[in-house]
Amino acid sequence: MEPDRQKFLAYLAGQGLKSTRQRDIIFDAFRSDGSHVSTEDLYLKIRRDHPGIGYATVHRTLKLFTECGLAEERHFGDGQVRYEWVAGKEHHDHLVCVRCGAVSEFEDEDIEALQQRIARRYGFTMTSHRHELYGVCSSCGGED
Amino acid sequence: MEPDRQKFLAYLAGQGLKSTRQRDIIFDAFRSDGSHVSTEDLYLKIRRDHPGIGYATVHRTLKLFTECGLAEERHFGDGQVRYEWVAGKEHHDHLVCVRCGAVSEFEDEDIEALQQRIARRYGFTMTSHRHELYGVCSSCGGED
DNA sequence: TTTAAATTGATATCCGTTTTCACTTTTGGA
DNA sequence: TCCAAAAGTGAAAACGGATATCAATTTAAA
Repeated sequence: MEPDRQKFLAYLAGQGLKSTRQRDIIFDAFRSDGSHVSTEDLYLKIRRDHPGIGYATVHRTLKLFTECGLAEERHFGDGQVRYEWVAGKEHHDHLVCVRCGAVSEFEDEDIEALQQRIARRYGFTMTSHRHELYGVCSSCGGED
Repeated sequence: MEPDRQKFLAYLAGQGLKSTRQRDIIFDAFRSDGSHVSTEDLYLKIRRDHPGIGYATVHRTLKLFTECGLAEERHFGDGQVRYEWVAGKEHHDHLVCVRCGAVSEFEDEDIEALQQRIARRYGFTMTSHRHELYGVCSSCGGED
């Protein structure tokens, strides 16, 4: 079995939670497109093939993915939480196009190191960070 | 007259808006403590001395401060918008203590430069960015 | 002063998130 | 296999912060 699915099942078992048909379906749908989707996005996508699955279940399952570390919540400032499948991906930050909403990912070791230095300077034990660049992407005419 | 107040009055005038007693009061209250306060925070503070001023007016006035550049909105992920008085301050980013909620400010030219380089690499015309470090501050036992 | 236009404050509405609850499904033991 | 306990589900309600509404009030220019 794929390690990601295994991780999820292990988390469920460890918490005394159950494996269900709905969770399997949501797992597959989210893994196949876990690129910064909102609960609504995923719900609508799943509904096409599985009209019986409710919004609340999608919501709760995305929370589960987050709790077990397969997914992370993203807040890009439009008042909607987005979920990103992060299993098997390196840490990264985001570029968000303010016109079309496209999200790209970047990583930069130098910035990470500088962040740590700053946290240390302020006596912080850094647990996480958020770093987003907003602008106009090249296809939206970033050159104009 | 202080230049900040002048800037506000000039903005009002330019937009065909009026100067009112409430706006003056909110201006003073916010300027005297414009450190990452929510609308609720400021409303409650103002209400102590001016019980007649409503939440909606505080909300609208904070929006005005933001529009004219005296304030900026901050989103630290707790689902509440915070406003910060930025007039006369250098650009900076934030460290947020996940235990006590304290917010410190930092600035780092090297990180700014690296950001620009990344945006350029992706063909983005960067318009803004958000950079927050989350962790445990020294008074909350960041050393433990 | 007069008057048109903007403002105010209480309240209603919006909208994404989260909870509730009656019914269903899963799971492990008999 | 069957049963019972516990968790899950989905529809709908509740929630919470942000925003809009609207009648009454205030401002400011003539």
